[in-house]
Amino acid sequence: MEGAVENSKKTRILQAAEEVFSTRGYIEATLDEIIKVADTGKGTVYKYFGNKENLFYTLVEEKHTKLMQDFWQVAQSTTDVESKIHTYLEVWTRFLMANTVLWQVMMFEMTGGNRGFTAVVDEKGAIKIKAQWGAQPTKAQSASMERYYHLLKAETSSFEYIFLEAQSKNFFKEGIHPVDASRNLMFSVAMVVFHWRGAEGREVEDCCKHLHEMVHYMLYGIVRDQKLKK
Amino acid sequence: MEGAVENSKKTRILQAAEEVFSTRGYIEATLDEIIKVADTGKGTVYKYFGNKENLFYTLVEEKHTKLMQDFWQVAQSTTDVESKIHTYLEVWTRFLMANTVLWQVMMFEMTGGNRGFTAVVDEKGAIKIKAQWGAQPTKAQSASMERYYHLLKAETSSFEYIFLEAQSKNFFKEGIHPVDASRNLMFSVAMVVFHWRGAEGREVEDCCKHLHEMVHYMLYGIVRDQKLKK
Amino acid sequence: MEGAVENSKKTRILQAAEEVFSTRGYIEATLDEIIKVADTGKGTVYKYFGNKENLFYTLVEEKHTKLMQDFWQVAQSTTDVESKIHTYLEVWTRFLMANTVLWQVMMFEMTGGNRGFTAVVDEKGAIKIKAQWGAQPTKAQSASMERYYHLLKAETSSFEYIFLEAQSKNFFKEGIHPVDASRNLMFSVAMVVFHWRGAEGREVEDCCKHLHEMVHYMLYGIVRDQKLKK
Amino acid sequence: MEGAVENSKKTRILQAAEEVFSTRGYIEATLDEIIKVADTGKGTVYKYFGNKENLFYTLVEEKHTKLMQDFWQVAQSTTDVESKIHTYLEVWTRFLMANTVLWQVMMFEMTGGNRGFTAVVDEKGAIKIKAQWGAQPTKAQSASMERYYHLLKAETSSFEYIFLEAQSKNFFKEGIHPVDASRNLMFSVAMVVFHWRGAEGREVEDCCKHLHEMVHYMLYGIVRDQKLKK
DNA sequence: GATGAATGAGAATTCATTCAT
DNA sequence: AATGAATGAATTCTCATTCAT
Repeated sequence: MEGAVENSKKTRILQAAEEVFSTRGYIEATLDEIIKVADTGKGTVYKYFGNKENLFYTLVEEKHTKLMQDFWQVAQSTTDVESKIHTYLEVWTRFLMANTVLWQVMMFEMTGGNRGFTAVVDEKGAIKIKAQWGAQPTKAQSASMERYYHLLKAETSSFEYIFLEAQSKNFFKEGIHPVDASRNLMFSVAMVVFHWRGAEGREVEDCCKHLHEMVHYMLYGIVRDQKLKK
Repeated sequence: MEGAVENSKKTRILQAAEEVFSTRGYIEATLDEIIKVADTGKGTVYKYFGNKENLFYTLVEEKHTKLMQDFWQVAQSTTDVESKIHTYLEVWTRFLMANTVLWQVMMFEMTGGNRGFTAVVDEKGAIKIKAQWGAQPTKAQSASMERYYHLLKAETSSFEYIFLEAQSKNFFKEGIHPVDASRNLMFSVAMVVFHWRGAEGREVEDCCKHLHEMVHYMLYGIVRDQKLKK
Repeated sequence: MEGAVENSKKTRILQAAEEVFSTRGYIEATLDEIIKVADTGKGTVYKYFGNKENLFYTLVEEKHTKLMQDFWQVAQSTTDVESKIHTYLEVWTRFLMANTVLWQVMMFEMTGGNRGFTAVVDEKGAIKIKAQWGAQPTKAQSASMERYYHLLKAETSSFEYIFLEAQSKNFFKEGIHPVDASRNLMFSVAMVVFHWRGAEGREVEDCCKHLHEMVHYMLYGIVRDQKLKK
Repeated sequence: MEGAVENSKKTRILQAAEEVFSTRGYIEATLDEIIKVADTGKGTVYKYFGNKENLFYTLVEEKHTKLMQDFWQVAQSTTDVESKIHTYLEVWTRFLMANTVLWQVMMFEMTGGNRGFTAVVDEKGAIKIKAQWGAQPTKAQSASMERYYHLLKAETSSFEYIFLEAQSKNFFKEGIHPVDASRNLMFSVAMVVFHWRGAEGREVEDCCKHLHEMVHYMLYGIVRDQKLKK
């Protein structure tokens, strides 16, 4: 019974956080608004989530987990490679359309990209945060940012998997680097989605259609007279 | 002499602003730090720039103006279309490498993208700011955000110009929408640059080389067996 | 218990505000001093009162409410008209002696009187703020100023009520305009009180005695040989 | 020549100061606006007037001097006492209508009335500033405030002179204190003028007519059945 | 366990005054 | 003599976090 109550509190806070972070972004969102929407007390939020940043992370992680399930389902399906790519990116597109602000915030604010911090991957694949200029991040900052990089890395990794499969099936031209190409494609799609609404205010289905075209042209090129590279 | 002194104060503030905004992003940057770096008084900043937002805008606009000169020079050069596209995107890439944080901030923080605001272009081409959810932006917010959209629009417009020229020369496949395609390509490049450093910490020349490859594949596709669409 | 504690914080702030506003006036009063006197934090003030202006208004309104109770009690008493006028103005006098600075501030600073703003009463009795010269007040300024005019209007209205009653009993000479006359009398008394202390530093009882005489002479004139007007 | 130039600068600054102080009040007026209107430099203002407060005082004193000339002319004229009183108060009324904000500011802001300071007149007639509560004014504050009290005292003194003359001619009832009565009358008129525009937006001539009536009733009373006091 | 009153460090902005030219 | 660029103390307001009940 108690557990249920706690749980429902936690859920209510998470829902409220989604609403408010998606409306205001991370920095402009205030705990005051979140607890008002959640109809709870400030102490409760701190009890369950520790601080504002961790509340945001918990929210993002939850959505990330669902997204990853969808991603792996596509990656492991048995359809042909081209369909897989399209399906995968459609999942990605729909997800970003539904979570535009949340993922923008994650990719730009929380990863410290716009604070001059950078993630470097060491030889063991571990992620470390370094400052490009100025003071090095504190341990706490590093730890916080690393979490978001791990999420992004997981998201791109499952797409890499598809590209590696495609490569092994000789689907790509000579010289294509599947890790780079897959990541570039995902980021490109993300950026287009982020600016899609902004640009024209069109709807989800339109956006998907648009993205499918874009992906098609990324696969097959936009130039009429195809030639061999170099 | 006087001119030089005045100028040097203004310039010093602008340089300090670049340093601090590039280290902290817009919101986390404080006037206190900027004046400390510029070794000046707070009043001086307000005399020259009016407020924090305008200081940021002035900084961005200055860089934008130089960028646009480079852009138009490429757009109006007489080389073949493919070289133009590559050159243009190399200019774009180098610019973003040098101004990563500033342009991230402009594209996400200042345009309100991560606060649920959106720009819609009306029939006359005028830019209006609308809220996707929640309260509409105030007049002052709108006016501020419109300025940044105008810069971005100018930046994409000169690339559109190249794509329209390419289309008229039958360079593209049937069905390519040059406005969408050019914008998508610019945004894709931007996103890859934004996450380039973050991902691996490689250097400018590497990034350019990487981007040229990426652009090539976007033009000619990554798939081995080219087929006609549909 | 909780209620008492809450209450005591709010009350302490209000008391501190009264002390500081009465010592410094509105503009020269600082939140820093108020919180120091109240021995509280800045956030507490803003939680309860929203901003400085609203803190002042709350303070004034509280005193106004008590004053109005006293006023209506006098206005509705059954004594003869002349006593009523004296009693009413004595209440007014004692109130102003106790709240000199607060009511000066309200009548001159907060109503914008010394910034060239003016209240005009439209045909429906609604109060609108207009600039006599220069820029019109902003909506926020107007709204703020209107509140104080409403208080003043309420204060003069109950005196008008007495004067209308007096007129209906034929107490006044032909040609007396009860609304003007009552308001003039109240304002005259206010001005004399405002400069009473300043002029001589005498005490409340002296002031009351002085005012009663003044009121007597305003009713019956100071000229020895009474004649009919014109 | 030089003198002429200086002088014209001084005059221009004073005119600008009148315009700005009358539009914004003392505190909201800024030197920046004044020098812009005067089309001069900030240093010039400080050279001639030393500081903002002294600029205000100089302006007020200049107007005061002219007013005093008009006052003494009336006081020393040979018409009957009643006309003198009316003429005197008409001069006062017209002056206040023309200088509403300036005199409000002087009477309320600059005399420190709304900062809890008070002027006491010692046995020798000298004016001293005392705090009613809180810290005593600094020497500089005292000196500054005393100047304004002297102006006000001079303004009421010439009216006292008329009242003393009237008393000596047996114009007033027994028991009238000419100093109090004259001062009360002047302050009453001032207060009515200050709130005249605010109340109804009527014009100068209306206001004069209204004031004459009010003065008449103050002399002869508003009560129909005149009786002897007590 | 849940609450929300209280806090105060920190941020943007203003403006009278100074002083080198 | 005249200027106006430079200053920084002072002010209002915000909001994440704490902790007593």
